[in-house]
Amino acid sequence: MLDGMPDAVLLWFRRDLRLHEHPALTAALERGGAVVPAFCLDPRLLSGRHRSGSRTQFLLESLRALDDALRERGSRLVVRHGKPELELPSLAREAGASEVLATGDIGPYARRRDQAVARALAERGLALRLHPGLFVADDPAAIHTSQGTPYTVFTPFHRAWLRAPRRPVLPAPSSVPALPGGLRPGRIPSLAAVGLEPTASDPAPGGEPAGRRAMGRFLADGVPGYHRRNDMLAAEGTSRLSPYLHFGCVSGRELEERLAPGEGPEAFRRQLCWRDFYAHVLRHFPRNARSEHQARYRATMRWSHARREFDAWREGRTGYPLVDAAMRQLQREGWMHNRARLVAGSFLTKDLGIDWRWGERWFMRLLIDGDEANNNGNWQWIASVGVDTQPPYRRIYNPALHQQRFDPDGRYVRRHVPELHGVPDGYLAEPWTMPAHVQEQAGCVIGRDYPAPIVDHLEARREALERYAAAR
DNA sequence: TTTTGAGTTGTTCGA
DNA sequence: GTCGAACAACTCAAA
Repeated sequence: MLDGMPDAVLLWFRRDLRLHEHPALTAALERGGAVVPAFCLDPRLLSGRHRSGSRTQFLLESLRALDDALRERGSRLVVRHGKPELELPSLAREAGASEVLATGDIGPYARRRDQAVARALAERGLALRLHPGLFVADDPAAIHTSQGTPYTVFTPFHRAWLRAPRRPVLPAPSSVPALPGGLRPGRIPSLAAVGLEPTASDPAPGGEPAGRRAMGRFLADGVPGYHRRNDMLAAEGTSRLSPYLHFGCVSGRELEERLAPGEGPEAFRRQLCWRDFYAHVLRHFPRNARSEHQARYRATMRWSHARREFDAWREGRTGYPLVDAAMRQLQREGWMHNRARLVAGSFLTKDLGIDWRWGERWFMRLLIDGDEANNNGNWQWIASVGVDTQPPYRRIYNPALHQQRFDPDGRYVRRHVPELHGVPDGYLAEPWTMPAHVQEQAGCVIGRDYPAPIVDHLEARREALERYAAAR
């Protein structure tokens, strides 16, 4: 290093693909030297059990947008393909960087990976420094009870979270000083080039600009009535920001900061807290990624592994219109309404008795917002094996009832299950109750145009309660 | 240490 | 169609 000249630093992007409200970026710039922004395509994430065509598509679009934004500021995103613990030390050496800065993550794989990278860097006398940035609270894992233990119930966590420290919302930099001479940027590959195919036919576009547009729209039009509409299935009453939050195109912290007072904003702030809560839970109970949080169900619960029923669920052929609409929305959009996720999850784990891990994995394959902590937390919750204090009978959802309550005019169901288009409203939640002549008239004969229900809900409910009682 | 209050999002049955 | 009761007791967090 030339004396007086500050070193370069490497800024390792992962799922913080933005320039606004980015503490690690700000810290890198404050060093005063060159900043080398880098992303490493990790083959273990592209081909492992959490691989996903649509989510990777969104990731690649977000990387292109990040590269564009960096170019406008006189820099480039350096992209490498390989194991981070090999790529980052070599990148750091090429850049002459003295440290690597990144945004800290909480999942078991992310933490193992970061430890491996930190070790590899340490061998060269370099340090990995982690900054906050993924969550609303500075460090959701640091929130603890008066006993110093982690929370396992949402409401007390929520109370503590509201009081937890927040970082200031940082502006995006107007320029990012590049390394003189630069570094070979590398190419952002196509989806096909990384061996994946898109799974959604109508996905949300990735990137920070798209995310900020969605955030702006939601803050202006969506938040005020959020508490009244977020449960309705057909209305665009939810934020739809989950993919942008997952990849950090939008900052949860900034989103919170921009909430006005009022019932709608408070209801949405509470939803943001769930992200931090499930991060908190997975950080403190990493084994939850694979096994039930509640020990009493861990070895004793008898899960079904019935392939045919699982396939009917995946493909939206259960004969329950709401469940089928939900599963087809997932296929089409790479996204599912939160209420629908619960109904679909309840149906798989309770009505079909199928292992929640199967549902969890299928969701991770298709969801653009697929997030290890949130997805796992919600699947365990609806399967009644996770951090939830309510007994199983409170978590068995009647799909027909939910349809009547949250999609009363059938717009959501008809949008995603076209063969039910002509079914009269009164029969839409339970189309198998249509008399034969109504079926003909509607152009929807049960068993020919639309499947008969694969299970009887009341009977399935009884059996589910027996399974849970037997496991205890 | 013991006690107390509370727990995201319900469903079914029978009057 | 609408209403209240029963479901089955348990664990967590904080005073």
